[in-house]
Amino acid sequence: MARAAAVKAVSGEMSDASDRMGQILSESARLFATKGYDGTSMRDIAEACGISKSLLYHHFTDKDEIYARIALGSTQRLFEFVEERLPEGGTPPERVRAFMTATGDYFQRYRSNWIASTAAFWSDPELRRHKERMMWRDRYEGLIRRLIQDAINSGDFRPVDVPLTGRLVLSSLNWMHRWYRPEKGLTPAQIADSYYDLIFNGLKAE
Amino acid sequence: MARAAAVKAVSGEMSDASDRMGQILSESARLFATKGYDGTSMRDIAEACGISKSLLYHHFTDKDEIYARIALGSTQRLFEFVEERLPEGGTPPERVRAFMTATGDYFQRYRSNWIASTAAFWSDPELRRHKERMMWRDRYEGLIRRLIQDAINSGDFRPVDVPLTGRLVLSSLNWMHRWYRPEKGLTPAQIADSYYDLIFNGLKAE
DNA sequence: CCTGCTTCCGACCAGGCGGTCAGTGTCGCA
DNA sequence: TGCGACACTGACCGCCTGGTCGGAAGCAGG
Repeated sequence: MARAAAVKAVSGEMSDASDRMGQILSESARLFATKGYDGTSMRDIAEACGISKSLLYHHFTDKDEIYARIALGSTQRLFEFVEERLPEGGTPPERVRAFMTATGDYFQRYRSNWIASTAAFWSDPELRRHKERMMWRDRYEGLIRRLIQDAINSGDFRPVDVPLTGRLVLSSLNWMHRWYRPEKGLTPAQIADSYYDLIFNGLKAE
Repeated sequence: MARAAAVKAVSGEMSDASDRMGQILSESARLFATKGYDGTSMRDIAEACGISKSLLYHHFTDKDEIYARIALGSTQRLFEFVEERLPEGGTPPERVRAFMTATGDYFQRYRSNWIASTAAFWSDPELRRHKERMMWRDRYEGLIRRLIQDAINSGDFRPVDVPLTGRLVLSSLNWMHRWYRPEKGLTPAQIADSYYDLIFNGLKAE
């Protein structure tokens, strides 16, 4: 069976698409990343690959398997990618830093796969139109930037990059819904408070 | 027309659902948050409300308008909610901290709306099964925790909460795809590096 | 009683969906 | 030359989707 032959082609995106499975995974990742999982039909994928829809089912059992292959491959590769970039001899902080920059690197190289596997959803209405809504988003983001700028002006914060710091703050808060479970542990406000402590005081000892 | 009468019922979730529109918005937010936008059909919404599908179209022009109302309402309310919780007389850092905890509070109170409007997509396959994939996720998250723990043990980091700090790091990286545009600015690795600087050194002056 | 408005329903529609199947062409190998 | 394995196709299926439509209840004012 063809599927066994292409175990190595977990990826997409990096593959040169010489083989069908690699091409299918690559195009699928691109489509999932731009249009979401539900927004991408098997017809879309087939068309993007220049093949018939039936052929997709020759290589994969169903749509979900294509997605699973992308998501799994992306996650696994992320781990390996990051791990092999940790400096053996470095100090612990250097290694934390390397973890972060390697993840950034990975994100850049395998952007479609990354987005497909961390957000293969956000679905059309999230990105389409809604100017009015963006106005509020912008005001919200503008607010945190202004607060940070104030804290810099007052001498309480060191002169950090304001937009980036704002994004760090919003990222920590926005991502909470992905792991937070209301049943147990701290309340969201307590978590936010802890984040503030971490960001304000930093990790550095003494 | 009924729509005009219920302009105030932007919300859902908070509304006691005495009126139809509030009920529809509330149930929709709950469904969008759990099953995603595409995964929620108009029939689902109607059934959850105990009404006919046609009635939905009496109150809203289409599915997208329901979503837009939820998302807009949620975003707008977030801004107002946070803004009115900023202490007038506080120091700038206190106000930054208040911004964050207020956002956490908001998240908790309007969880469905929040999730629906920031992630109304992640779609079924993201949460369903994929044990194997989770294994890699866990190893990846385990890795950053171990690195942080090492840095604490070595005395480079102060003794912070390891899981929470790991989540802060991953949040900053995972959320990047929502605002990063490859055309301009820093590379993702540079951004990650800047994040490291912020988190390691903190915001506190001198 | 009638009239008119609003709320509400059941039946219906075209279209797109994921998935199937019978079959065709093309290889490598005996 | 024949044959099996494989890559591949187009027509097709049942289902579910978002959305429409004609009309039925309930209630107002006259």
